[in-house]
Amino acid sequence: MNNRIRTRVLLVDDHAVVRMGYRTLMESTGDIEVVAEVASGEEAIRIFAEVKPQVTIMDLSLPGVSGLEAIRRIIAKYPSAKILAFSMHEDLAFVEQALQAGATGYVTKSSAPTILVDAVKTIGGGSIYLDPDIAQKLAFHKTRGPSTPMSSLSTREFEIFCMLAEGLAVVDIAERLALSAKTVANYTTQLKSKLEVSSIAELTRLAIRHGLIEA
Amino acid sequence: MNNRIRTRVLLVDDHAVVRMGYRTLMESTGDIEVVAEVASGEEAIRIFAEVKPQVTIMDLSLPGVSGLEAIRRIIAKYPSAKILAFSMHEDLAFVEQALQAGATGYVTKSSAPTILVDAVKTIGGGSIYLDPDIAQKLAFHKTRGPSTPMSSLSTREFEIFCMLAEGLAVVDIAERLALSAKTVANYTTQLKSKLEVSSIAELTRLAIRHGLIEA
DNA sequence: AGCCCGCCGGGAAATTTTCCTAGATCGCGC
DNA sequence: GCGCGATCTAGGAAAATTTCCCGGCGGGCT
Repeated sequence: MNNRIRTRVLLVDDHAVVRMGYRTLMESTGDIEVVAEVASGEEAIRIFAEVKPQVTIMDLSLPGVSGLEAIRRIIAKYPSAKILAFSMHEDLAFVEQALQAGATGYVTKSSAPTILVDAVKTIGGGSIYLDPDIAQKLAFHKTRGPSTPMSSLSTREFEIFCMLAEGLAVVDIAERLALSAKTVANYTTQLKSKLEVSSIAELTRLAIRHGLIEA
Repeated sequence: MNNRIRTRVLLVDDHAVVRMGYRTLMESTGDIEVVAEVASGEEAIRIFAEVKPQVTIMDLSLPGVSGLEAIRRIIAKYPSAKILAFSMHEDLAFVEQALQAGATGYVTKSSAPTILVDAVKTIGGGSIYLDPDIAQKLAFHKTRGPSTPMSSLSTREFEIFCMLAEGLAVVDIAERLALSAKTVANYTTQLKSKLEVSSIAELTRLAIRHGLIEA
């Protein structure tokens, strides 16, 4: 062990095995200390306020309050919080949404362990870190990519898009987001138009093709 | 360390962090030894032949050759292989598919660490292990429900099911099949009921999961 | 300030879904 | 042959949803 000050990290992921893997990885470096780990967005928001970690590692697919929403809430209260978005998908739509929400980094679960450690250190230092593969895709996309119809979606649109594709009814979505069912219904129509699909089934397949949800 | 013979395990998962978590977990028990870990179905098949592990922990969602396919191939060559299917989803269709493919156990990534260890030990001992939650669901379905919800569909139902999942509107389907729109609408309601879904999005995902249509 | 854009939702018409009912047909066993 | 059940078909009517159109509100940008 050493007596240097280590980076204090909060770990948010609903899978115990993943948390364990991350913890082992982080602590094997000696420079990083996992000071807390939680399994949901709600807990993340609460515990963040308690432990004030230097870096928060946030899984994006969480039950209940989504990871994206948790990032937004934390950033709203602590704008200087450093949050590393950590996701299964390499889909750019997610990357864009995460950065938009205030994440200061993005890595995938497929990334090499060294990448994950680097990311935490870089972010702890105040910089932004993107998985190299992702960064390249993003750069390519920004310059020449035929922007997928999905990157034009606003925060709300994207959120509702995912829920619709998962099979939630309009009223359920409205309740979860504390909106009027009318509003969600209107968004639904707007989404079909923006995404150029004419049915919910097509919308669902689009979401699956882009890795936003699983089949 | 001890000199007892430990259960030799092969780990298959495409996420390095998950593998690390699993390895840490397994080795902390002292009874289990991870002799190899690989990231794809192809490697799993090759390495299995080399190391002949007592137990293989197989993630079901792998790039390339799916976990299910890998299980089938391994079992085809080594019918007595013990394979623990390890997946994110609790969907029964997956459980059934995995067991059908020859898996001798099924746990989810959300399971408690103790469950995961138990599963490996039980399987190593020659028994079958199912995550308790899953086992209960499965038992319920076996006794009450049709084994696979889709096998109970009639010809017409199945036909309309596929078209709906592809994104066709009720009126389009009616026209293609030279039926009244009313009839197709009624079938749609009936399908949702038979397949136990409440939205077209879920119905679509069901069709994709079962390989009826492409995403 | 003025403007644009995203967000939120009401009104009302159009459309779809749902539930109930019922005739036609077909295969199957007695 | 004859009844029986399952399937296919579809209408009526009520219920629910979708769609289009509209307006207000707030935040950012010029």
